[in-house]
Amino acid sequence: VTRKASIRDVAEAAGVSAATVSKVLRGDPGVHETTRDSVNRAIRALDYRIDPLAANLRRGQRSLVGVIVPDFQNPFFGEIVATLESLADAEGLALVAMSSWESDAREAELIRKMNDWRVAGLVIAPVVSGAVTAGRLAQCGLHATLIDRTDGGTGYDSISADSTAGTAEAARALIASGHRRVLLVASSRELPNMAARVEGFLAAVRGRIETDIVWCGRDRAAMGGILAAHLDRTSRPDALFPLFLPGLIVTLRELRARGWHYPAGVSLVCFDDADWLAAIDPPIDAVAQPVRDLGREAFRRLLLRIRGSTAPGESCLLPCHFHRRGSIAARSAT
Amino acid sequence: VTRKASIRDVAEAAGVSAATVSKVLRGDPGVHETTRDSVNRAIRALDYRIDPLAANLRRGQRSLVGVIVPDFQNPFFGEIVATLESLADAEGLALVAMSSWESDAREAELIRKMNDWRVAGLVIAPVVSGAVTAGRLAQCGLHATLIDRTDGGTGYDSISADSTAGTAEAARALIASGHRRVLLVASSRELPNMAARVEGFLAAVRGRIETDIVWCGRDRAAMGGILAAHLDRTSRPDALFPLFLPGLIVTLRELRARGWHYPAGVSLVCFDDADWLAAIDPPIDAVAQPVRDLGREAFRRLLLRIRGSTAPGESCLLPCHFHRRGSIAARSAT
DNA sequence: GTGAAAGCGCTAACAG
DNA sequence: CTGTTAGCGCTTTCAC
Repeated sequence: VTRKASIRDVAEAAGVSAATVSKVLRGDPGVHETTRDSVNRAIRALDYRIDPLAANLRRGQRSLVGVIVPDFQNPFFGEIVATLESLADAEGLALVAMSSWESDAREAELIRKMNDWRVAGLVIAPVVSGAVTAGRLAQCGLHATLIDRTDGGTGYDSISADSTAGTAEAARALIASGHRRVLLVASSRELPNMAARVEGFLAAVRGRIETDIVWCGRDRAAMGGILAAHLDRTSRPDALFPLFLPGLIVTLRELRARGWHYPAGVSLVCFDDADWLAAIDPPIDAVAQPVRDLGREAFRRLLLRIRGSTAPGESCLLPCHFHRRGSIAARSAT
Repeated sequence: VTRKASIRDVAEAAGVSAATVSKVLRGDPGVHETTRDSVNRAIRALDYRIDPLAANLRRGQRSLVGVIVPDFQNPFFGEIVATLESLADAEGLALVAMSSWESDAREAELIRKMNDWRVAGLVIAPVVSGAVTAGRLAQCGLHATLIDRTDGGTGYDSISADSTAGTAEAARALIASGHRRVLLVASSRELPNMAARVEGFLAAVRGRIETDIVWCGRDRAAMGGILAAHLDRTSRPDALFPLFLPGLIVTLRELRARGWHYPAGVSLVCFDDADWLAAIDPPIDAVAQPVRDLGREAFRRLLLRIRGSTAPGESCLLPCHFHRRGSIAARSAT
């Protein structure tokens, strides 16, 4: 295997200087057509490929975009990354994806690391809330857009699903079908999006449904026990509403453990969607987040920042879609 | 926002030369303790962080490793990426993740792109098979290990789950519980791992179960129709065995559409596992791949290559684990 | 239009 | 032990 061709090799082969090759490479108009052709021929002949790292070193700007999500295994974030990747690709940018493992300390470290890599910008789903993440971003002077777990007023653009409206829609469905007691299965109180989901529900319900909330935390291993304990010491609700996908998993486990069946014995609806919710029997109603739109909008705004926009940071809420699949059954008024 | 501190700023602040700072940075022993201290103080004072790109440019070696998977949204690959990321991180390497979107052409492009980025090495799950991917890798002279969809003999290390043994185990369970006709729901004949799963089953069964196979392809939108058409024109099997997760999804849809129930009417077992298989009711038996081990082993071997190993490429099969959950019911002998 | 020279931030080779 | 010099692969300025 021979050494990779460098710009100098191309220059030599084309009988011009490296500077001229560089101009051709970047599409600089000030190059004679004849010269351009012979350079292009040399490039092809040597199978030359530019080194983007070296190029950007001198240029100062970077062709790298970063994304930080709390968890790669969560399909929600998987789809976010997939979306960003194809968008970045279309712009000729490479995407560096890292996961904060739901750890605040690691998030801080990753932001610094992304900065070391001189990424042009960053799309980040904060581990906790936008405020603390924004502080770290500002310290680095990094372009960024916040996504998913955001709470506005950070100076950065932030994109999330309209959780409030989403849960409200589910709430109305539960009210309409005569439910009296529902249990919200939530993760952590600290997460602004989780808080928004809860509040959206409560606001829509306004006391017409007795609403209980169990905060199960973010540790998957512990969630099941917390939910079980809660169900043990309260009376049986007529609907269960997990506000996040792992919460649905533990909820289903508990249903089975207790021999409860949905929708007959208890209604079920979930915030967040996945393909299997529609495939199993009975299928499960879900409030689906506009995942791809979230990714697209986040990237669009990041690009504007990279291109120099200095408009004040805006919060943007994208509408959810409620999929009715029959896991909310009509309850007769007691 | 002030310009980032460079190594020269640190040198100046510490009253030494840039070369000395560089030595301190890299932990070169040939630096006086006093000097080292003052350099470190300056680093801290200026909040200096080294630019890994510039460093590696000169050094020639790279601190980037790449991973290419066919699909980020598949939780299997999500977990692979997550595993690699934490391993790379521990080695001080950054991970660049890209997805080939199940497209052969894009895979070719991505390999070239990874090469442009001068990654130290690449973990790649081929879109089709190891052979064609290996050719492209060789052309770039890239260190790499193949994962998941591999077929050995490529000159590269390749790591996959022992699909043959995995499906064989499921086959024995089906035989033991008296099944006579099973339908294997497979994706694409071209994929070596899929072929191995089918063959493993057939070999274990050796005619004791009448085995039908439907190749549903890799296009999620089309799979359902293909399976439905197949079920329409064949007699009802007493067990269904999807060999990949999206195959299970469409299988479940068909079961519901036809009013078939598992395990009573038909047994069900899946190759590949996910948390929800154990949570739903009834839970579904699954052959789980050792995902994290696959990732770990792939990375370990890649590291050896990067460190200079020139041993001939090896294939490595890691054992699957069969989770019995009761979705295979006993059939009375007819 | 083109090329020589300088330099991006860092490391390597070698003198002192 | 430390600094000087050269240079990684590319871009940029500015003469010509």
